[in-house]
Amino acid sequence: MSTTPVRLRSKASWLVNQAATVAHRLAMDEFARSGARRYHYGILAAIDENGPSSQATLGRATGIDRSDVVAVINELADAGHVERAPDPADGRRNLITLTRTGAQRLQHLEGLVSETQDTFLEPLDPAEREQLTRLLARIVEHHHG
Amino acid sequence: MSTTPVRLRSKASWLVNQAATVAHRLAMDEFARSGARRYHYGILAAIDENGPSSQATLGRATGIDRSDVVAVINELADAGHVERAPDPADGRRNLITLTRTGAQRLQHLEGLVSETQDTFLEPLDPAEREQLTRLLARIVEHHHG
DNA sequence: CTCATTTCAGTTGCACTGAAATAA
DNA sequence: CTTATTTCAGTGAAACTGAAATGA
Repeated sequence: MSTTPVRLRSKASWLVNQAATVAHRLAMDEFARSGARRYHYGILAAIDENGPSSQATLGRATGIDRSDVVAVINELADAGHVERAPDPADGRRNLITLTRTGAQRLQHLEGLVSETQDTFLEPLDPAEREQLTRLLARIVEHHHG
Repeated sequence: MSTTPVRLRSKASWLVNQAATVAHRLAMDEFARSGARRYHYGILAAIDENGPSSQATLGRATGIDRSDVVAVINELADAGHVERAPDPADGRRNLITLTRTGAQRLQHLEGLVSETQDTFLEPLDPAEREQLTRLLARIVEHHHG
């Protein structure tokens, strides 16, 4: 017998954690094959949508810690997907820009993410997916996402 | 400027991850004060609801890896919250039972979890909380809870 | 022999902290 | 002097893997 206790099954915080683990596993399986990590996608997407940004700004936009941003930018720069240049307007900052291969990389990762998204949300119809997304967005926003 | 990219904001798998991080932080803040870890609550709840169980069964019921169950039971046994005894019906198994102080411990942790639950779901009304719980439960169940 | 259970040792990505150096 | 940014070094819980020992 292996029944999940009601105390867990009925708690949104436990369910959200289990769901995140599922999503994490799905994404990792795809990303690992491409030699990428989940953070890469978020950082590339942020630069693409917001334009050249400082590392601190990228961290705030993606929810990634300042310290981890350094490592991610190192990896992306080594791979030639972004370029790190001092900000002429502020000597403390690095301006991170997307390279052409970085834009291609983003497009590639976008494809992987879309697939895992569909797999993750498989049991829900379009209206329910929308509903779930809205509810989660409100929680995340409320807690300062 | 620190705008979260639409590519992230619109993806359920990213949102569910952010929400899980929030829930994780809320729970940890409470649990750390009591010297507990999140796994403790799940294991205690599973024994309480399903009765004396083997470690493998507890792992399946809670989604905790067999290897981590060993460590959690070690900690709970050291604290006197559970007892580990060989299963007379199957020599491979340990039967894990809840002690009286373990039941009290569970009650204590239950209080902490309820608080964090309310904080976590604060922006949603009761119907929305129910909705979110149902949607997440279907996803988790679909992917083999 | 095959399969399940317990245990140990180790790995990895993730979230985070503290502190130093630098510059606004 | 205070604040913000980048960077480094390190911590810790969580999720997981592989293998060995034991017994159904």
